[in-house]
Amino acid sequence: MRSVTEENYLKAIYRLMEEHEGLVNTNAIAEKLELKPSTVTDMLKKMAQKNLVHYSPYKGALLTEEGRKSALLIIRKHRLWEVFLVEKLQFSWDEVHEVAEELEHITSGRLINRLDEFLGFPQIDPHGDAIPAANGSIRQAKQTLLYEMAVGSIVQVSGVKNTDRQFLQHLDKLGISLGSTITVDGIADFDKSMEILIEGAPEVRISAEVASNLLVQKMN
Amino acid sequence: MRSVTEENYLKAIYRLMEEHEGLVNTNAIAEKLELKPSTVTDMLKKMAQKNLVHYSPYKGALLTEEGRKSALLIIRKHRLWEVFLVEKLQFSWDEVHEVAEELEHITSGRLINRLDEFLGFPQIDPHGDAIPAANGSIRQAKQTLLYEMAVGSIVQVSGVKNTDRQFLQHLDKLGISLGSTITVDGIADFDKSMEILIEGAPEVRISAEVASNLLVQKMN
DNA sequence: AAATATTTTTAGACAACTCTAAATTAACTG
DNA sequence: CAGTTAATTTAGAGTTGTCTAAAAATATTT
Repeated sequence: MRSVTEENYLKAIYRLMEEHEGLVNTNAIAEKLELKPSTVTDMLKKMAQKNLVHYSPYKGALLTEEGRKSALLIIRKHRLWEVFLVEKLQFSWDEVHEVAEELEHITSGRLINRLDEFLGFPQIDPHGDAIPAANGSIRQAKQTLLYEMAVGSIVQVSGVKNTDRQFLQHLDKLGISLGSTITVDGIADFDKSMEILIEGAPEVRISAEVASNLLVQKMN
Repeated sequence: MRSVTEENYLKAIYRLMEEHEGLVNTNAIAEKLELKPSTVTDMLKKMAQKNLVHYSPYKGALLTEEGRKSALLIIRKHRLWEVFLVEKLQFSWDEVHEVAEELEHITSGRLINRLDEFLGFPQIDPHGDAIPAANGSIRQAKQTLLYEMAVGSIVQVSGVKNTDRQFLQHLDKLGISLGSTITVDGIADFDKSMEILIEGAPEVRISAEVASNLLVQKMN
């Protein structure tokens, strides 16, 4: 049985592997988990012994196949619980993360599969992230940052890169949610802020900061 | 924040206080939690310092008012999750306990109150036990053991004293569930086994063992 | 390439929770 | 009530996961 601690390491390493190619370094893990690097070194050695990570001292770590499977299962649980919280318990998308951080460590496999069924086998969580299947497969739709889009583009919001409460609440205030259709009407040379139209509502201006945290898909 | 360990001690002590009046002894706690008595002694000292229990060495322990409140909150969570598992995820009543043992430690107060609402503010869990209210109040309906009833009594099953998987599955096999109406048709002098009628089904015989683990309410 | 800076690891320690073995206190028994 | 038994506590130790401070390895800069 994996400890909650191990599960958190697995998840962190998985996320870091997604972010950049190649080995994940000790400091990055330490930062993500808010731990000291020396603590992480210790843990990596233990996890290497358990065959959860490949670890080369001074170089970095990678998940083994077993580690990757475990990480995906945790992410599956996390995202399914988020869907539950939003759809069934009326939580808003900025409130679910912390609670799901706890729920994801509940071990029962039966529970999570029944929950999946109860929710109607959702494909994405409230932030637009794909939910891994029970067998560990995950379909990653290619997404672009709104920031990369040219004037005139029409896109659909498919996810957020940042899930901090503050950012999500800001999106709510702007009237942007998952699935919103956005037309890019202008980009300021000065600060790259964007004038956008959100489904016929009055035009608003968003900062480059916002645009570079919004994942979108081009509409045909 | 209370640790999972502390929460388990609180719950165990609460249960033991319900079972017999007066001080709860170290050995009883150790047995319930499957720990060694020396471990329990250590923990009781720590919990006394945190004002969760009153503890007199060599005598025993009692919950403080604060400890009692915490214990009731944990029990509230446990029972609400059990209802969720049975009503929404189609678990059977013998499967829910272990999973609820994990879920009861999820901290979010918001979560549990919304879950309560989602479930329609249930009053009892799948084993007939009362669910404490958010403010910590618990209404304990007076219940009797079927074992105590005389021939000719007509009663309604209101709970089980034992929630082990084996016992619950045996009840399923006998056709006994929460709310079943039972008529006591005979009691054998030899072994106190009972002949009973369950809602018009053919008469069955149950052992004293079964009868002394079934909580019932007399019908008028 | 040598010097400096950064990253990572090692060494030693601590808190929480558990154990075994031995000592102590309380309870029972003849 | 003295002796024995049972319950409880104390003492010392182990595991997991964390830390700080110092040492070692790697990377960067001039």
